Amino acid sequence: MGRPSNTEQRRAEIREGLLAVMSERGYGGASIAAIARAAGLRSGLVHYHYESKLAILTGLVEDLAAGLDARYRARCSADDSSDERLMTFIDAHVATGPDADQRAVRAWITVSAEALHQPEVRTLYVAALEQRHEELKRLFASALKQRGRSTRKASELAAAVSAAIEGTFHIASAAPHLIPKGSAARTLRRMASGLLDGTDA
Amino acid sequence: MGRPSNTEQRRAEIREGLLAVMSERGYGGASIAAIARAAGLRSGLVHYHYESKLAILTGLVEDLAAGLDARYRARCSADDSSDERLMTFIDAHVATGPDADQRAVRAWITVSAEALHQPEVRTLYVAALEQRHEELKRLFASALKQRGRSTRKASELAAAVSAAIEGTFHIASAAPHLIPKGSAARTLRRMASGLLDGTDA
Amino acid sequence: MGRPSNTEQRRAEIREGLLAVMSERGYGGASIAAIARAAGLRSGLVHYHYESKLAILTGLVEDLAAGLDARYRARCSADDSSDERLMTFIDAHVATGPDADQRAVRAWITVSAEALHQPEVRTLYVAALEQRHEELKRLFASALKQRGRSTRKASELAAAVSAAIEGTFHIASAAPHLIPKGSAARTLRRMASGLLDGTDA
Amino acid sequence: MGRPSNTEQRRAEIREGLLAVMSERGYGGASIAAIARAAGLRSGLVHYHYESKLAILTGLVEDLAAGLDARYRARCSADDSSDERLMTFIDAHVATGPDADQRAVRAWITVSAEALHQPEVRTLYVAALEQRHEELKRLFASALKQRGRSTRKASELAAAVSAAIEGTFHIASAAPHLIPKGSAARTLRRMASGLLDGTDA
DNA sequence: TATGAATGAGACTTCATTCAT
DNA sequence: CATGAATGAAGTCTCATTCAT
Repeated sequence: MGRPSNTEQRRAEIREGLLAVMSERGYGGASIAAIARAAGLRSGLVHYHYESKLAILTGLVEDLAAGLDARYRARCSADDSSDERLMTFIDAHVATGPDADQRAVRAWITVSAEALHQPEVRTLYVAALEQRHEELKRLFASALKQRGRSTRKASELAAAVSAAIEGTFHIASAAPHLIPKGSAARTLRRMASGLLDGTDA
Repeated sequence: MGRPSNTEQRRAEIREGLLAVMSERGYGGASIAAIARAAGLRSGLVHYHYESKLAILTGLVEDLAAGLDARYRARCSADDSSDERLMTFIDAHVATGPDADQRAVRAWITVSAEALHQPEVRTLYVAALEQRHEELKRLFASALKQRGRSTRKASELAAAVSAAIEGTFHIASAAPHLIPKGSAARTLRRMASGLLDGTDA
Repeated sequence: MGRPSNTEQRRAEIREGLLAVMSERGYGGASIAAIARAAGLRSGLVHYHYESKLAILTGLVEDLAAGLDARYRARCSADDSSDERLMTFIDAHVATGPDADQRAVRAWITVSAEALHQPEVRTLYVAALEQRHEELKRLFASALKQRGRSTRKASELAAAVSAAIEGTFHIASAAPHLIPKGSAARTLRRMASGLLDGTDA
Repeated sequence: MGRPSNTEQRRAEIREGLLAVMSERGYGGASIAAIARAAGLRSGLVHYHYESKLAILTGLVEDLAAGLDARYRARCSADDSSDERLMTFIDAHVATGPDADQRAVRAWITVSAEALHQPEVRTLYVAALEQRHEELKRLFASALKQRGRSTRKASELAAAVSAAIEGTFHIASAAPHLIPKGSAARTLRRMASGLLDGTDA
């Protein structure tokens, strides 16, 4: 009895509304009213499903992190080599294919700025960076091992590629003309290769 | 006759106030009152010297860009080789030395997010990215030439290093534990070397 | 389901608040806080029902114009002669009867001044003047026709009476002692008669 | 010794500045800074010569009243008949000749609105209305006497013409297309004639 | 006289959040 | 669940006035 709860769907609609508004106007420009409008809801409803505006943001951060991860997994094949997996990881993050989501990238940049002074956001943002770092470290370690080299530098290499990915988001969003033709993926792949095969200096 | 103008100093104090507050609380959290407090001024005075809050921000963006450039120039020597200059450029941007300014880095991140939806900020942010790109391209071209290699890829390599620098700002600010010991500079140097000496694939 | 809307009533209360304050202190003196106080509302509510202070003013201008029109219609009888209707029109505008509203007259004067530099107000003020002009022109044309005279000058006569009405508002509000005993209506009626029966010079 | 005071000229410049700004933006839009700018002065100087913004306004009101009076006197000839003088008075107020000053008319309208709630302004505005009324009464009395009629109604007729003049200011400023071709002067002249020669009803 | 900095009150407006229906 | 009114704090900005130089 009673109608079935539609809360989870409503919550998703609200997060989607925040994504839409925030990617256009930033977090400060995303008023509850604007979020509701973008979601096709009445503004009074937002606080019924979310206790606060910050809670919507943290929910969205989880969506964004999950989205990147899903994009990576969708591109993986079971029989990929270590090197292939590494390249796939890079592509999943910076390639401008049909599944690229400019809104998500813009929102992610906003999140990275909010993370600086909102502890709840920072926690999730850092967790996402850590997860990315771990995966990259794993991939680099595999690739190094395959080359018969020490995996000692895997973490360092992961940090470099992770930083390049994060930075590519900014440059691609604000100054796409500075991104080499054919997307940034190719350059980042080369960078990873250079790191893998360079001297241990 | 008349009172001597102190506007330039006051404007500098106000920008410094914005830097202080913004690096702690973001642009949205930097109210005029807070900026004035940080600058030791009464809030009414802020709008006497700056027409709007946005004007303070754009002024600060120019400061930040100029600061990075100055840091680089201060580290250059006249007799640096191409490779040395490239490494110096990287160090100037990501090394955590005594002249590093965490506040500036945090503020820069905030700026990069504001640039997404504030045209005036975007213009300056993009100009800074372009300037960085040009300098890196020049440095890579020199270094490649010295190796007797084509400079065709100089722009691409510049984009990769520029992205890595920008991304390092984020990781260093939000998740410093993911930055390899001894700063990110070493890793980025290695990345640049790898790019310089890698195959042209 | 949901709460019934009371926006129309609230908006009317707010316009009434503006009328009350503006007639005492002018438009500049009518702060949102003062309007809210006069309307018995909390000031935050004003901008929930009206997007801006200017929007309240334009709403009020429409009220005032409609009020004058209603006053005229209420005094009309179906079997009035042309001359009677003309006199009724004048009375409705300048007679000081029990339905006269000093506040409305004072507010109207304020509106006429604001119209000089606020396009939205000007549009409505001019529309009201045009409507008054048209009605007077019609009435004069009828009265002239009845006298077997040309209606060529009807518009000109309308302009004169319309101006006299507008001017009477000012004199009655600022210097009522200059208004002849028994109200200005008698004098304006005589003026209309003189214009109707004068030579065509 | 000491330089000769230029206060009176400065005060005139400031009043002229207020006239310029007020006719464009109203009294509320006439900030001290804007007045100074229009007058070619620095804003700090304004309060040296005028104790308050209101004092500038009252000074300007006197200018405006004096200007209208001067315009009338300049058009009078010593040997004018009573009727001619009356027509000259009307022309001096509403004719659109080369000496007409649209700015002054717009400023006068603003003054008439401010008079409603600023006692100092009201005093001067009412005084100007009274002076106009007295002059018109005198002129009507003369003209009536010449016709061998009672001067009993002179004040009433003065009130009607005075109102028509004031109202013409508004219509000419806000809706000039409602003013009959060839200026309002002709119509007001006819109105005066009609009042002079009409029945005493 | 003249300049321009400084002050502080107050303006309009936005908005997250609460709550009655 | 849903709606929309209501609240109050806070934000940016304007400005008349005062004052040091």
